Amino acid sequence: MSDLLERLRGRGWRMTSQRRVVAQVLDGDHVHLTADEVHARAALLLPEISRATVYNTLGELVSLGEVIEVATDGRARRYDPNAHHPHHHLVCSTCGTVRDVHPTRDPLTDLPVEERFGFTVAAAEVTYRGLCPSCTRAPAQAPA
Amino acid sequence: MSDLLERLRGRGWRMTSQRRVVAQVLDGDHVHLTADEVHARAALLLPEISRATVYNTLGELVSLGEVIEVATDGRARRYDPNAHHPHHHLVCSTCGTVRDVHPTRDPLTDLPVEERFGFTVAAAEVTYRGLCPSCTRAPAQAPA
DNA sequence: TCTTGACTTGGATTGTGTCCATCGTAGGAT
DNA sequence: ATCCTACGATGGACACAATCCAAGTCAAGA
Ligand SMILES: [Mn+2]
Ligand SMILES: [Mn+2]
Ligand SMILES: [Zn+2]
Ligand SMILES: [Zn+2]
Repeated sequence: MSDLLERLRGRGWRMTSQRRVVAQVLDGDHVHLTADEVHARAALLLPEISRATVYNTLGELVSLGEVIEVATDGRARRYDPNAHHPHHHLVCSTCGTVRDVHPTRDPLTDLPVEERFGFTVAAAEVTYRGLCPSCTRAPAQAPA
Repeated sequence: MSDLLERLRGRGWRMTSQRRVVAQVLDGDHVHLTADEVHARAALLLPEISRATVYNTLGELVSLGEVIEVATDGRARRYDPNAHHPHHHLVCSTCGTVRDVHPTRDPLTDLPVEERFGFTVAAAEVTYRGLCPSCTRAPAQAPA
């Protein structure tokens, strides 16, 4: 994923230590961190990085399409660097853990025109809800 | 929907004017109000009702399964009394308008066992995103 | 009518995210 | 190598949704 840094440079990004560190934290797919989690991990590498910069950088990555914002009811938004492989999410109702899943069918094809009400429909996201293995056994546990 | 009041009485609810008014505001399906919108409309009927009571009552209705909470990223949660007819949502990315939609297929059937990772999957919600007719014409408009 | 615990209230508090004035610096120009 | 400057970083104030709490109120059974 270090080609992310290349792509960003190509887009005219000024390469700062803060941005490098945020990109590094998001490295490795299948991660779904909140902004504060990103900030905490980034601060291990660059202690004085500010919350505002993490928010700024995440927002920029989102509008560049490099990161996906995942809204999980009530809780803080999660940021998903796995933006180049379309997928959906399976969320544990108890602890909030998020997993990537790949249904066999695109729900967009199942929304008939007469159910679109004149909207220009751009995308469909599916959120599967349930209990993760450990919360199935022992309800009300700490997040993974 | 006034049988809602019956059902609640049956569940041992103390019937207060505040709860009656909140139920009345949620009457009529196909409504997706925020807690503050519910509060505003309730206050027309019962001027001194407090925000805290609206939140309490909505929360109780949600855990009784009489109302569905719809999370719309960034903005305030919306409360949906159409809880007895399964459906999904079409959200305008610009103004936040929400419409009920009924896809022809349940996405749960399209998540194979090997994509469930040991979760006990209970439900699937689809959020279709796009632009409503008026935002398609004139971007950045006031909510409906 | 009396009693009591469930309910309501407003204000304080928390959690998440945005805004902004100021300072610092990456990277092109020389 | 040094200089310039526009872009980026900073932290503290701010905004907003939602929750918490201690004190007062009242629905409904006895
Ligand atoms: Mn993901
Ligand atoms: Mn609905
Ligand atoms: Zn769990
Ligand atoms: Zn719209």
